[in-house]
Amino acid sequence: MKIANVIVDVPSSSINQTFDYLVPERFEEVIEPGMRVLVPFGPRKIMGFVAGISENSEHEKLRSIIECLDIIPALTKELLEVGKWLAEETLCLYITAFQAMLPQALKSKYKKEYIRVSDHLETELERQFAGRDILTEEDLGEAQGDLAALQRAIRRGDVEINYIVKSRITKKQVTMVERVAELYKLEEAVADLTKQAVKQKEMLEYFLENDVPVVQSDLLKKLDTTSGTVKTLVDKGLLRRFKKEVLRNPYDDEAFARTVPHELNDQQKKAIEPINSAVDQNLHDIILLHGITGSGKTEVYLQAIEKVLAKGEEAIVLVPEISLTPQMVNRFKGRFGHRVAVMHSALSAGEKYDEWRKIQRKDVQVVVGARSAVFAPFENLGIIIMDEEHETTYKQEDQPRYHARDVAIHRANNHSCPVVLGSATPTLESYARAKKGVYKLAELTERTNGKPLPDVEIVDMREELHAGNRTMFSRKLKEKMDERISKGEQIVLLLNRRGYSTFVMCRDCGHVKECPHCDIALTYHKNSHQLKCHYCSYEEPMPLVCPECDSDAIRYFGTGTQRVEEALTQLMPEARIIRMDVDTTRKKGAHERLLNQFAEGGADILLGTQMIAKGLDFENVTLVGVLTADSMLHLPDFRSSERTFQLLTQVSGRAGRHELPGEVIVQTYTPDHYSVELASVYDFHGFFNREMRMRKTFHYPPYVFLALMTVSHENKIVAMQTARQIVQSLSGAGEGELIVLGPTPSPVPRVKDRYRFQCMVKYKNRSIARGLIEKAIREHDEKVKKDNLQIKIDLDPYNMM
DNA sequence: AGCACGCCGACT
DNA sequence: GTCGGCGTGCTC
Repeated sequence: MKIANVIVDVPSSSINQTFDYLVPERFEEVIEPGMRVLVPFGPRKIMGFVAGISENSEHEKLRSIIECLDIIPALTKELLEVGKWLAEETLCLYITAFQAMLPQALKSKYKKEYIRVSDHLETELERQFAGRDILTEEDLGEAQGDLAALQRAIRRGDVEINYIVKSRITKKQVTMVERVAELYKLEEAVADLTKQAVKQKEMLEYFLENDVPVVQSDLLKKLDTTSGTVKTLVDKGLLRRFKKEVLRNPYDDEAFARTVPHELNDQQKKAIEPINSAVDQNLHDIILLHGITGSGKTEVYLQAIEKVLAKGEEAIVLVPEISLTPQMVNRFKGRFGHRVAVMHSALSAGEKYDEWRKIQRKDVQVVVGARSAVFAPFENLGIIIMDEEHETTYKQEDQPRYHARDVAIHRANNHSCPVVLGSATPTLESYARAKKGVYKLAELTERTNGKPLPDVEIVDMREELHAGNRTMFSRKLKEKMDERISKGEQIVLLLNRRGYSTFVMCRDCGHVKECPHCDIALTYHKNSHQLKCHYCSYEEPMPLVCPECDSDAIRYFGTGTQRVEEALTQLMPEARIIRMDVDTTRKKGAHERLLNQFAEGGADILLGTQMIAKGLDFENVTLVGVLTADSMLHLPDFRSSERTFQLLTQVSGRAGRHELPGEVIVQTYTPDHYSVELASVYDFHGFFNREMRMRKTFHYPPYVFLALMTVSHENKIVAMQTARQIVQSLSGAGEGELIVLGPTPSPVPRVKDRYRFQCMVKYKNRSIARGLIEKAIREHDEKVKKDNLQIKIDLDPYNMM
């Protein structure tokens, strides 16, 4: 008898192990590790993943698998291993790791229904059932009072519970039309039709010429008619309608003009060499491709992938979500056409599932996608490429807290294939590894168009203030903008919003509106005229008077894009502005629409947040303005200089990519900060050396690894004391392996009415530290389970909040 | 997690 | 006495 070792869908640390189940005879031939199965668990029915198959079990009375939910295992053998590794690496549950690797649509939904088995129920219940034999949870509604009667009936055995597991998969179907009658019947019918029945005649003629099933909507469009025509002919027994399942294709492959490989320049040829040789020899090399903006990194990727495909292997291309723009997708679809699947968050759950299915069915060999595409179920990986390697969106902020780069490297090792990390501004971690020879370094220092990088001018905003300019636009920037508009050229304005928010303050008493559940100022949203909390989504209307002093001088502060837009309109009424931020791009396709509008010259100025700094390429943009270069420099984050440098470098590359020369104006209150200064002269190496000294002095990555531990509880004292105990047991452990800092209140000390304390752990040996940390939190398992205490571990954190 | 079981106070 | 509250422990 076969026994399946199953990881069940119960996210709890006490369930974080395999459970053994008998495999019924009818599944013995089918069952494979990686499959999703339905199993009994206590009184319930739940989903689980088969993690392994064995011949015997330590447990005596095993229950049987109810159902196999997959024909092809959802997780390949390799991904099953990746999942286990991921769980251990990030200290998350196995089930959490497995779920994260699959499209949302494969997650199960659980429902209950109540079945009457007795003719005699209490009158209350009898009314609930109202003659039906089955009561769903929705039927029960808000009538909570009767839950007790239901429970009694269940105990007595008059009512039984049925646990239902539902799949979220929705298959898309299309209506097809085909001929059913003999061809001569169709000809007869055409002859018999009256003169008025033009449309019927046309349709029959169509089928006489094209005797294949056709998608109804296409047919109707082609013949310019309605489904009534089809219906009539179906009723006459000439045609037939049927449903066919289709895989959604969010991208119309035909719409992409095919592109051919460009001849690489000498630098590109040199850069692709280590990649190609790793591909040829199946080496697990990690190549850091450091190339300035416009140096042709993408073409290098494309040609490397071409080589991989020629070998019959597959490729994963990771790009940050925000640069997954149509421009980027075009390049891959244009080169590889239908061999490419695209995965990003704007797709519906169904569309994502279908793209995933294309990979699983080997319909495609290339996937271009955001973070989670690193789990694409390819089995013959030949290369993994990560573009804009420094982007923080590669780190998942909730469990499992993985970094796509680490997963990429692990998977590439499994497949013995190379990883290419590309960036104009690599992370210090990666560049340091490249310098040490752990990674191979390839550099592109020239732009493919031969044009120099745009000149960057730093404007000291303190001087503007002294000169009496209180607006957020320096005189220099205003002058340059006027000039561009008169010439009909375009401008990109970046508002570096991180570190700012539009909070509400009373001008009389200084009272700031805060969230009642979190220690953070509420954010003002203009379109809904509401104050919202970004941590717990609490909402309230904007007050008319100050709740503290009744003054009506309550205003919102901060530099939101909306405010900038208003100020800009006042300053330059003639300028046409497109604003891009979370508010204007929330709707599906809005992002694309706004960018197209700008590209077609529909506006003079594109104003936006970080999202406009990436990968955009507009011919007519000759001026880039950064309104507040240093706004994140003062955040409590050791990476703030690095982030500032990266952002400034990225955005500067947006200007003058084509014939017209570009120019960049950077406004700042700290013009002599090295990250601003060195970004303005594109001195990556200078910045790297400077910042590395800083990191060494203060013991930060890449000299050490970090772990951020956050303890939270509704009682402040409990939270603090537990944090203290953890710090104590960690400091004592491991013979100086760990440096433990804290505990301190988190930057946001209270969220959702829970007090939060954090401590930082620095270490050099990952696996030793992981073990010690795990051991230290295990000591508090009891409190976590019984007292609603939370301990959150973020290994290699990117977000200190 | 989610469910049953079991031990305690409050009330028809 | 019975009902329903919640604390405790288990799920192959």
